[in-house]
Amino acid sequence: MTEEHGAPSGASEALRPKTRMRNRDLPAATVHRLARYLPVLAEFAERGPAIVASEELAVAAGVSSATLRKDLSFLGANGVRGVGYDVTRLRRRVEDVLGLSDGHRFILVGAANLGRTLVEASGFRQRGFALVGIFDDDPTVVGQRVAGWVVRDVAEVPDIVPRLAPTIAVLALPDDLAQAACDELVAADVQCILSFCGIALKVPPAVEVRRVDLAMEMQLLSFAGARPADTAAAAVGAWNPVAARQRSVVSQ
Amino acid sequence: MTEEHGAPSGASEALRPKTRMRNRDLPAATVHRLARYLPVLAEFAERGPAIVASEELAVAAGVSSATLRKDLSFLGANGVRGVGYDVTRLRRRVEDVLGLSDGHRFILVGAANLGRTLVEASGFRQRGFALVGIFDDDPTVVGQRVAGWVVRDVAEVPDIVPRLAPTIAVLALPDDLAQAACDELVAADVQCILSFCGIALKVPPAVEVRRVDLAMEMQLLSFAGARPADTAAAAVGAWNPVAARQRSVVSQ
DNA sequence: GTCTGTGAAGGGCTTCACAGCT
DNA sequence: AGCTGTGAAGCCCTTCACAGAC
Repeated sequence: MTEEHGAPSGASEALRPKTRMRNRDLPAATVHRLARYLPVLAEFAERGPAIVASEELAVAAGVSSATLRKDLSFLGANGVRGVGYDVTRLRRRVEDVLGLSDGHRFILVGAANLGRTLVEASGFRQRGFALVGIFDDDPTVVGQRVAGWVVRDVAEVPDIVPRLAPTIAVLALPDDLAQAACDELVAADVQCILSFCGIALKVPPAVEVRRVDLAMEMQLLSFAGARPADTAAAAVGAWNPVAARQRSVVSQ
Repeated sequence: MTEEHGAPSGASEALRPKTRMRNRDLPAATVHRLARYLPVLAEFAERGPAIVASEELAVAAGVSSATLRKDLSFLGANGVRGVGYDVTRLRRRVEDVLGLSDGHRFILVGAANLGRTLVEASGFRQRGFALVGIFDDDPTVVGQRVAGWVVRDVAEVPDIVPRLAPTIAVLALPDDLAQAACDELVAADVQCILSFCGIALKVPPAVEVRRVDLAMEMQLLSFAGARPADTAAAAVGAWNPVAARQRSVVSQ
């Protein structure tokens, strides 16, 4: 959201007052968009020409070409003036910057419907994220096999997680259990948490949390839907292939 | 952002150049946060005192009190100087502004695991969103009963959706089917779409799209995790209850 | 001529700090 | 004295427009 920021945040969102995103010196908004460029680059790598202009990439990603060029310029010179960008080279560069080159190990905490579906359906593996363990609080779920892993009890987090050494934890527990589990994860030295809870988790400053709140997304849409018909935009009429006005959770 | 920060992510994200969010004159960033204040207000309404100060609300929501006060000031005077905010009154006001007071009808397009889980597990109903129909592209799923509804074929969208008159569609189809279904929804006059696809949907300017891309969220975390240990933040050490640095999809 | 890379301009959002009400 | 509401300052980011490389 985005996050968004921008999308936003957004998804881009509120709380880190001004620190950017701590790596190098990339604007947070740029980091968000870099992640959005990746699937577009993958698409071009498969079907498109080897060299592509900023305008084409920008349209496909739904941003302006000026924004895209400036984003990429933060990573150094990646294109050739008068020509364009080498798709595969650029793709590698973006993956590098986002820290995706080394692969990532993650655990799932909360193996009920939501958590189970998330890890099974979201193409994590195909994007280089390896599931290395599953935990749950519910005794009827603990011991079951999910996505190839035996579900362990959350109480075992302190013993097991340090050995698994995941860089990311996906947290999909009910709201009232989330903070306690989060504390365990933090104590076990997990640095990044992707949370699907409805509450804001309290964490030390060194831990990065991203929250995906689906009901909140609906509420934001609700606001857009309640708008007064926006005659100006409607007058523009037909089809805008630039896909203006899309947001990422965290913004579309 | 998400997010948004944005992107939000959030979101708060990229594409609408400067139009704000079209309703009244609220900054997009403020709308995002208003949605985040709601669960906090609900919590206070149940357990807290009837009157609460901006600082308390801000800490619970993970923003600065100045930001919260300015956000609320966009809605007019909602508090009492020297005293604080009336929780239930404020809550109603925020729900009003977000267009949540009337209730919303939504349809699900894509009834495979992900879509099914989303509508069942995300507390939509308890937040005032009523599911009024389900569609899918897969012949083996069409005709099945999901969440109390018989799944209809996506081809029937043009016939059925106008009668259902949903304000929102939740789109959880595979990427390669998403754009076609999206076009049908737009033709059927759906104004708001919550998309779980990996691609950016092309829509006319009058249609609002929010995208939740779970793998992208992981990638953003990956960037945060790759940071150079951030000694400054680590030195701060212990526990920051202000929960600094959380993001919403779109940003946490 | 084409398209990238980038200083500069402009705008939106956050933060500050305080005036004003209770 | 306490806390809200808000101008003003400052920051970050997007957009513009063009210089520079091919």
